[in-house]
Amino acid sequence: MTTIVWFRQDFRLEDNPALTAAATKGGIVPVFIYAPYEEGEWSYGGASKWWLHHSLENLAEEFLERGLQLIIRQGDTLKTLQSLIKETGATAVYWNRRYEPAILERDTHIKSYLKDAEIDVQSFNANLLYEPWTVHNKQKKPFQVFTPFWKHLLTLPAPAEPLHVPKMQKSSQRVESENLESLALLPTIHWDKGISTHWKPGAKHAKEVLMGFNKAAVLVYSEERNRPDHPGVSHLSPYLHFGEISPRMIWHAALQKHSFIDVEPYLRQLGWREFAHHLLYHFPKTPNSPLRVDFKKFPWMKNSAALKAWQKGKTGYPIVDAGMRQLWTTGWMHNRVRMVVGSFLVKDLLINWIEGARWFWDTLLDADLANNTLGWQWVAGCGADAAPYFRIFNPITQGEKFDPEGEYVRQWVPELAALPNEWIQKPWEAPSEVLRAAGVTLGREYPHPIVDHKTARTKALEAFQEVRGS
DNA sequence: TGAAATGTTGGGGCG
DNA sequence: ACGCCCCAACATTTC
Repeated sequence: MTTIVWFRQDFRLEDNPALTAAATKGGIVPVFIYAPYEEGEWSYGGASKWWLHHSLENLAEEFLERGLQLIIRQGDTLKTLQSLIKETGATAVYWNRRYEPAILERDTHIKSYLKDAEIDVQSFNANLLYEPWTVHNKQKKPFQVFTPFWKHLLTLPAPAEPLHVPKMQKSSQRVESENLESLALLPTIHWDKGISTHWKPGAKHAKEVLMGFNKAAVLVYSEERNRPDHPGVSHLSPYLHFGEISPRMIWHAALQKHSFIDVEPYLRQLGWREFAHHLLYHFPKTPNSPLRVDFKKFPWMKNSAALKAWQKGKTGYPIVDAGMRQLWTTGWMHNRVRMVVGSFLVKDLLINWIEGARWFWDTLLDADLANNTLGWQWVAGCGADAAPYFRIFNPITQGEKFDPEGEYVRQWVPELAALPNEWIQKPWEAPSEVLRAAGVTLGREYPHPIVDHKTARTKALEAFQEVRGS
């Protein structure tokens, strides 16, 4: 018998429950169907499309090495699956679950439709340590605070061991695949140069990155994670988003080599990822509206000039601009800096966090609806377990603390490279002869700060206090 | 996973 | 030697 394995965001052969289940039953037809309009309002951003292209390329190659062909199609998913069932004589369709609201709705529909047609339809958990509907507090309610959520996860049975790559048999029916290029996922203007020099998509590379990180860096993660000028984070987020590696693989790799206590700070980050997915599942409206309803009337500023300056990395605050340019150039930003630029957008510029979420969505290779939503609602203070309204990052202090030698700023804001450490996080305070010696004229090579942080902070406190008080 | 404002303490300069 | 002041360093409170 033949089973269609519908790939969506699980581009790996290892620890892939749908694939393994299908492989034990007979021939398989691995399929990817490109249907961007079915993703709803949060369809693939530009950077995500780039990764998706290369991810599919890699997956197709891994199948080819084993004598199988990844079938690529585009168009209405249900119709495509029905057509493939006809073409191949398949009697089953298996896939791994996704948790975005629009996707859950679509998949439920597809499942019931195919079941009515007597197809064996099964979905599996490949992308989370625990399913959202299985985790709740004593009142049977979803957790809304991270720490009790995390403590609770640690009382549950350990996540399942990752599955090996199954022995696979191709189906006897040959079916046509569209050309990967026909999906037009790559940019027509060549803005992806920086991205390709920094990233190698694909499950094989994911595993190399994991092994490299797990060797030693994972042990000093709690210190190094805050240093954008150091290489101390895992860089696994895009691989995780596209399912080129699974959280179970990361979890067990860490614990196989190290003690729990030594890797807890890193595993806790997988906990945040779980938390984000659980929140998205239980509060499906949060990508577009604040979880805390009192924030709906927050007096956000419409300021397209300031938004643009933020997006382009021209705010005049070096750590903010460095982060935004790293994002634009490489499709990724260090998490410490994500918090700093997020706080700056929301609290210094008083621009709606949704604008930030949208920009990140388009530019991040790891753009993930659950994580992105959690992050932005956290920084804006309107989400679950969010930063309190008065927590406002000082971009100068953050720069001095976490980029003390200014290396991160020098890398991404090269026009400031010649400034001494003392002034590199606050060039507008540098004596004019220092600026001159460094070849910097504010307003020419590098902008004046678009807001005064001290004033902006006071204004933010007033605005946020108003929301809070009512 | 914050930072500023305010409070407290103690050493040192100085009359 | 003493009281007084200044202020850095640290602690606590507040936003």
